[in-house]
Amino acid sequence: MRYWLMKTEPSCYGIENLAAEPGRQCAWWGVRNYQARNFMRDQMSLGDLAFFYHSSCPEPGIVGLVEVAKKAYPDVTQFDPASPWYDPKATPANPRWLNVEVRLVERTRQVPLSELRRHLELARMRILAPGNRLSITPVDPSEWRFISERLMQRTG
DNA sequence: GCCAACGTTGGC
DNA sequence: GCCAACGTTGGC
Repeated sequence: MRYWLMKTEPSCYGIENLAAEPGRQCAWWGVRNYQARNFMRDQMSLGDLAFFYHSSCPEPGIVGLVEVAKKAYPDVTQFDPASPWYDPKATPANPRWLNVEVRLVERTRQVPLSELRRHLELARMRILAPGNRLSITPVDPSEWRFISERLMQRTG
């Protein structure tokens, strides 16, 4: 059982969208980075928990908790020539890109990036590193506890 | 297999 | 809109 942080741009697909899905579950398609893909393929298990993070928006930060509800399988958008996520080098016999499915556990109060930065306990988080671009990053259990038990419990 | 150029991400 | 970081591409 591992912990993760998964980034998304709310203007594209945010927690509102996930909350509106049947079963509050969706496929995490569109990942086109090998490191992030490998995390999904090799390390994500059913029941793993992840922070749901909004990026490229007025207030970037964590806005909810999700769990891995389905293990990695081929991302269908790579086979669709009409999709912006189409990959001409991928075939159903030889898929290149995978996605897991995630289910919304709960929306939380927003924990802004600026607040994460204020805590020395979180200084090693990948999301805080300069130039971080990975859309899926592992989170240490200690960091998970600090954020979920301490920061999210505050009222504002 | 090296590495420069280029493109993308994402906070500010 | 700027710019730093870093992944990818492609020539050699």
